[in-house]
Amino acid sequence: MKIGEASRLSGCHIETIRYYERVGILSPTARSESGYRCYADHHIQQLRFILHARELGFSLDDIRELLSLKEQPDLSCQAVDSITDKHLHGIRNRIRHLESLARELRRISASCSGGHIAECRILEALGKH
Amino acid sequence: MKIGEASRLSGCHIETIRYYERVGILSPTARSESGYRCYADHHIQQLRFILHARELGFSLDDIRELLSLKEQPDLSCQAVDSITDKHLHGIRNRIRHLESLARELRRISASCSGGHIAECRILEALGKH
DNA sequence: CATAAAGTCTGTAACCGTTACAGAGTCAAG
DNA sequence: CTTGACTCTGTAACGGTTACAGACTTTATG
Repeated sequence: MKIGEASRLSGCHIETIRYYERVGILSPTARSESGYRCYADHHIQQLRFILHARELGFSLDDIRELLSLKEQPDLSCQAVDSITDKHLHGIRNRIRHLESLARELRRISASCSGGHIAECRILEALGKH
Repeated sequence: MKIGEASRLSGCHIETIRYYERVGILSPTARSESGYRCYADHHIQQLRFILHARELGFSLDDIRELLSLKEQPDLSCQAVDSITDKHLHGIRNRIRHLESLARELRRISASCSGGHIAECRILEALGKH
């Protein structure tokens, strides 16, 4: 099948599919006589895998590694677990960070009593640090 | 003062300071005879403001607008409030998003019983969607 | 069968916010 | 005078796409 159908079946944008191939995330495709990329079922599987992993926030490097692990059925799950755990840790850190930002923003924002810029506590708070 | 001292006083990297000037966030500086940038106190104030706002996750566009509002003391605080609120909303959305990612990751991760790649539930879960 | 429309190709640049580097010039201390 | 620290400009890299332009191919319609 051609890239348009691959896009429809996988849910990935056409440009993104070509990009994944270019950076070596997606297996290379065969080409038709006129140079069109030809996709097989396993490409669709890969694209869905990539899409879902991206939706979960995995980096393309992580995904590259997960896909390569997938090719080695006899290996232990451990490497997969470790990538997943590291990612989960990263997410928890980001949540904590954002929560502390939100706290400070709320604090700063609450100090505003709605006057003029000249007495604006928000701008004042942003200035000093 | 020259850029090195401005960097020390403000906490911004030298390259970042030049970048801020280039993209019009930081007021342009005077130049010495030899072409060195000359910073005054108000540049340091601006840089600290920018740094703090960046640490709170404001975009450079937001910061540009906050800085320009700062120049108009007679205006109402409302525009400042609105930028802050919008930003806080964005942060809350990102937190919610990350929390849902973390939930799904935990679920997927918990399904792993520690065997071989061939039976790996994590990879399986990532594939189907 | 001609033509129009839709699809695909490559290559390049934009987005955001830096950071890093190369190669040149300037300044202060020893 | 030389060394070293500093600064300058311009350019490219990072991640992960997305959006073109300009050329080509395939498919549908008249």
